[in-house]
Amino acid sequence: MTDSKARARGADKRRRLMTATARVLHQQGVERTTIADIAHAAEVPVGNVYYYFKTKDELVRAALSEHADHLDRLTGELDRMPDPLERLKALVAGWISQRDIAARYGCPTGTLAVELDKRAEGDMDLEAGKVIRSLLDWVERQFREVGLPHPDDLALTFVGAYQGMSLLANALRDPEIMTREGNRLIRWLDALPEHGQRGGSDPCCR
Amino acid sequence: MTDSKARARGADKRRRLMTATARVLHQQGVERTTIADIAHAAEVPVGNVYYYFKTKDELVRAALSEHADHLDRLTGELDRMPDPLERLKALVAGWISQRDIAARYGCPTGTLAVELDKRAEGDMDLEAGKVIRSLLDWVERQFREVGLPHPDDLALTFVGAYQGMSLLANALRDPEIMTREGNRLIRWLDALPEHGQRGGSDPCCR
Amino acid sequence: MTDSKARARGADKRRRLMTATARVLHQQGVERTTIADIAHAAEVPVGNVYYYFKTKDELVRAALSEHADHLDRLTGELDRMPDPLERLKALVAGWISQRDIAARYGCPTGTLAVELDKRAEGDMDLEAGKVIRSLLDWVERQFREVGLPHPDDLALTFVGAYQGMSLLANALRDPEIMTREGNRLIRWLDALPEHGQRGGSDPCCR
Amino acid sequence: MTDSKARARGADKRRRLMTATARVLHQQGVERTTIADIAHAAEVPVGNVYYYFKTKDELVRAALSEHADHLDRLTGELDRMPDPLERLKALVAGWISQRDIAARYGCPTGTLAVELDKRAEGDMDLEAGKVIRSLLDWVERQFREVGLPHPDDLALTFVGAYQGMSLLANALRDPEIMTREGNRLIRWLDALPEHGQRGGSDPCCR
DNA sequence: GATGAATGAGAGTTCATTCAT
DNA sequence: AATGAATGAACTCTCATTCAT
Repeated sequence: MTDSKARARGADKRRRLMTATARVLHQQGVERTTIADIAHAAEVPVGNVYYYFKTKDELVRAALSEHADHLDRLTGELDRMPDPLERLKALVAGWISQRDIAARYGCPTGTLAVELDKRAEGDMDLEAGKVIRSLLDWVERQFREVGLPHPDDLALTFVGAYQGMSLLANALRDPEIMTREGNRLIRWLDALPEHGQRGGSDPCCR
Repeated sequence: MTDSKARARGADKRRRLMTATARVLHQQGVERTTIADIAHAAEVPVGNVYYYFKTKDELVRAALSEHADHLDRLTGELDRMPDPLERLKALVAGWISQRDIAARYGCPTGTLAVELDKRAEGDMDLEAGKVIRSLLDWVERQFREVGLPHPDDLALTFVGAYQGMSLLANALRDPEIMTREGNRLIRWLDALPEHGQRGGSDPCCR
Repeated sequence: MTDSKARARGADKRRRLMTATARVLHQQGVERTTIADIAHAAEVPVGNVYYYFKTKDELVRAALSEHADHLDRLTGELDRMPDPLERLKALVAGWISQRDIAARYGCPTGTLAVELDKRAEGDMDLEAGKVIRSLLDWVERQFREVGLPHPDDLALTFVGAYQGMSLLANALRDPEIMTREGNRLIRWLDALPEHGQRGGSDPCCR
Repeated sequence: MTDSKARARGADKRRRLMTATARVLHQQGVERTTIADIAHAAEVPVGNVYYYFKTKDELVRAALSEHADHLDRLTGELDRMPDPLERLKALVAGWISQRDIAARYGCPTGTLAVELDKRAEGDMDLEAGKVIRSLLDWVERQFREVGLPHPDDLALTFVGAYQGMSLLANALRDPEIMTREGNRLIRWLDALPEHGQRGGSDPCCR
């Protein structure tokens, strides 16, 4: 009992550190965030952070896996909807609803990927790519499920649009960009040829 | 004479520092780049850098204006083409031709914007936005020139697609993403309703 | 019963910690060894170490007393040999047989003495001296027993040679130094004037 | 002029740092010495130390080369004496005259070798061995010059005796050990068979 | 104008020791 | 007695910026 309580407390702290790290890294960026910042955000003494994560790199990795988990949960929920295109539209709706955060800090995974790309050490740049890849794969599956041709290209366009609009919203500090581009994406999904009936599907319309 | 020579040498150094800064910041990122890195890349003694730029922030600003200049030169050249849509297609062709650099380091302006957004000091985040804004404006002008409706939305979609594909290519380290998405953009431009004849222009088809 | 068992278990742990400490300190040195290293080597939970030893210093002291015990046991066994000079020769033979360890880590007591000398706190530097002093005394007793003049000087030369050859073997990572110098010591013992018959015994010939 | 002055000042500081490092490391040991200690001893601001030595390891290496230089200077001077055995006796006399320092801190090179042996990183342990090796070689050359057989063994015994007596003097905090053993070495040198006349040279007498 | 050197404020990390159970 | 977790002081190293010539 005592033991399991302690373990629970430990796991709790670890989790607190992970979410705090994900949040703070998103807001301040990897390089501008100090271990002290993270410790403070998680309400943990600085020295104690290293009990749970041996290096700053491990914390970054933890934030990344936090984003991956979040994505898994999100797509898991969306998967409960019957229509794949509806799932994608719900995803876009979610992006729009997060427009203020996007305008202020950008896409958590996207900006992390940009920053990690500049870090020489380790292979962490590829780690961020994996999370994005996993979103790409899920989106592709939706397009494939409705029988559209070139689902991989469609996914690329779709996720690319999301990263692009997040970056622009962030760079211009304008949440409305998320709304405008988000709504366009929804209309685009609506206008897609129905369930593979028209194999033609002019590429321009993807 | 000696004076003007000195001034010329000075201007030369300044220019060398600017281009070196732009290049190195693109490759290593703002935070990972030290003044010494820049000095070394520009072949200028470290202590001397501060004669031309009083702070690191000013160097970043210089890199930004370097990118702005580059964009101006580029659009200036494109403007010599008669057809606005051809100009846009040429722009996309340029992006594709830079695919390897994009896959390795991302879009210079875009990644800089992401990094600057995380910097607390000054208002430099907005500076990067200005460069992007200026691209956006030029693109919008092209769409307007051919009489397309909602040229601002079209520009947003167009530039967003560019930033998105650059980010994805970079995160996944895959230059082919630039090719695939670039070609799609070209087909999309080709399929756009001719010169405002069809005011309808279903947004889904953008 | 349970109580005595617990005490036995406790004593066992204490002993394990002592031998582990002696071994690890010999191999890694005092400063490079963490409490965690010792705990791990002794297979004792880190937090538990402090139940048996209140500070790291006490652990070092324990290692020292471990070496003292080892020396006592060794000389105790040697004392069962009838001839003091034979005892000394057996001691040297032991040193030679340990040549690989000496070449890798030096003499446990000697290197410990060197390290402790640099520690500001406490009077532990003198503690290591005591162990060496006790070896010196035992050796002196052997020389005295055979009636040689200046047994203290002889002991100094003898033990000094041991420390010197251990340090050289270690510094040069060459176990053969132990063999060469060890054999020389044995020949030297053999050539010593018999049992005080010749009081002259030129010190140069020691 | 200005330039050469600056260079001189720089070289001066570098040298000051080297000698300070050698001294402080000898007194406090490698692990107990902080960069701040060295900076303080050399009267240099902490941050500035790193302008001259990129890491602590490099400082240790510098101390080592300082010892090597000192040895070179010493043997260089001794070489001006005509008789090799006299040179060795003068060397011993020097050791005796340093007895207080030896009793307090041990042989600079020997204790450094012991400490470096425990450091896992780099190959610095071997570096200390090189300095000792160089002393060994010089001593061997003296024995060879007088035509004694097995000059290498003699050198080993001689240098081993020095290291041994330094360690004992240090461990027991007794400078008289240097005197007693030093004088013995001198008598031993005096008693050595003259200039290879007696090839026999009983090994016990080495 | 030019430049090597100087400076000090942090940053990440380690670890002996203590705490709570 | 036992133990995972907690704590903070100290250490090495980096770097933007300034200084002296």
